[in-house]
Amino acid sequence: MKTYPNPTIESIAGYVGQEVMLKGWVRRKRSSGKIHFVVIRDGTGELQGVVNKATIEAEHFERSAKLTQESSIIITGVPRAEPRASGGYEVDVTGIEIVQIAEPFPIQPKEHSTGFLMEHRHLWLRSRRQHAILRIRHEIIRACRDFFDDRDFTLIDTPIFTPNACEGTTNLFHTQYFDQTAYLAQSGQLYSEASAAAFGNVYCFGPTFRAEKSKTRRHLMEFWMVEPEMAFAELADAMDLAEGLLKMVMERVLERRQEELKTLERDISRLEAVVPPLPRVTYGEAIKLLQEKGVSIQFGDDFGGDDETVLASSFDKPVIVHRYPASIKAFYMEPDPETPNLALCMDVLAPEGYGEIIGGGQRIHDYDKLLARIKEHELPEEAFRWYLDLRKYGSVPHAGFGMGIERVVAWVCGLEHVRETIAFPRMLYTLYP
RNA sequence: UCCUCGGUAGCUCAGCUGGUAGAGCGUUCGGCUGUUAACCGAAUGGUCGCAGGUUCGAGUCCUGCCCGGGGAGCCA
Repeated sequence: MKTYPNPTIESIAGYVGQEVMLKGWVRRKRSSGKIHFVVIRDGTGELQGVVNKATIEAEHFERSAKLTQESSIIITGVPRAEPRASGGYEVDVTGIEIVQIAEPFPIQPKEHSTGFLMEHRHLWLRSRRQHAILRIRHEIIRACRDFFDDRDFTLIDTPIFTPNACEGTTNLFHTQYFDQTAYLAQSGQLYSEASAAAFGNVYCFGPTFRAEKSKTRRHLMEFWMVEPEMAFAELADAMDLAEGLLKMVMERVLERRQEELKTLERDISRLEAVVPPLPRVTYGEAIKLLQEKGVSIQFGDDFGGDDETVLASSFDKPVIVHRYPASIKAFYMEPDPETPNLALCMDVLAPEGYGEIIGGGQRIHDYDKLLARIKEHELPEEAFRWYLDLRKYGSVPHAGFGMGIERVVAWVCGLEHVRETIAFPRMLYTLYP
């Protein structure tokens, strides 16, 4: 039996004039009687195949007449440059093997409601747009891993089942863990702090879970975070690291995912503007800026979604806001030695209304100070015994942050909602598919 | 949890002051040798979200519930 090269559609340009084999699915089919146009996709791209009755065996021509949307096929054919084709290439089909004739596909090339598409998420993934988004997501994740790996950060994965909550349990998913209750992790940070004392610079990358009843374009119940933590580091180091990470992510996507950005009709210039240095403003300056713009907000208030949007739209790149009042931040934030009611923390707000994509800062490394905070917040001291231990044995200033992957993907892709940034989003009350 | 909009054919929707169900797309069949969400002709298609009420009569009006979209709050 004759064998053929089996290139991906993405790489078809290198096979012009050579008979090749392509394995994939029928995107759609058009017919003009004695000539069929079959668009095939293989996961890397799509290509129009021309099935001509005059030049192909009758049996194969009849097979192509039977093809339905999403039928799986293996074809042989000869690629050639074709200015009339959308990708610039076409393949003259010489043979068709049908793997399966698909039943009528629920998703048509037309408008569908969000509810219908979410119900068919497992099939929706095949669409050009979802394909582009998820490939960009992959590129972003790869950039994050490369960024930390290149800098010799050690990957230390943190647990999903945790024995107790950082603060309260109302926003956490809980489950039975034999004879005790376990909570699904809402962050790997506390464990990363332990890892940092063992390995220096570390990061974790995994899913996190929050049972908040948030039904907004920025929230998912299950989302992924990359969380670096550095020993012997302070707030400024965390800000520098965040800036470097965003730079790398943006460079990689612009370099390797041009096609996908084009599919999404993303305004590239908004992404190209993301070049360090990023603007850095204190919380106090941010409040003043909002007040000047007519927002009624006072020192001590946390930012609402609209406030973040107003603030971020004052800059053409992400803005780093640092030194929030300690009262509106987590218990473990190191106080600013110059103004102790401020915390040495920072948030990075993405432009164009995408909101907080990074949150982090310097952690309290003094035992007594941390214990006092745990008591102030009325947290169960016993549960934090191991965390307090870290402040007893060679405690050092340390800092880090968490970056929410879905919000970054939504921003880079210019999406209206984070539900499209992950293959199978877990949304409020919706667990299918 | 609150506010708001919606649920009618596989999908997207129309359906007037209450009178018994419509279109486009899809699918199937036929036609067409360059189609781009092809086009032309024919056929196919319904527990009007669920339950109760008003009425001679309810997709339409009323009540309750369920589900979904958008927003708010919540959100280290």
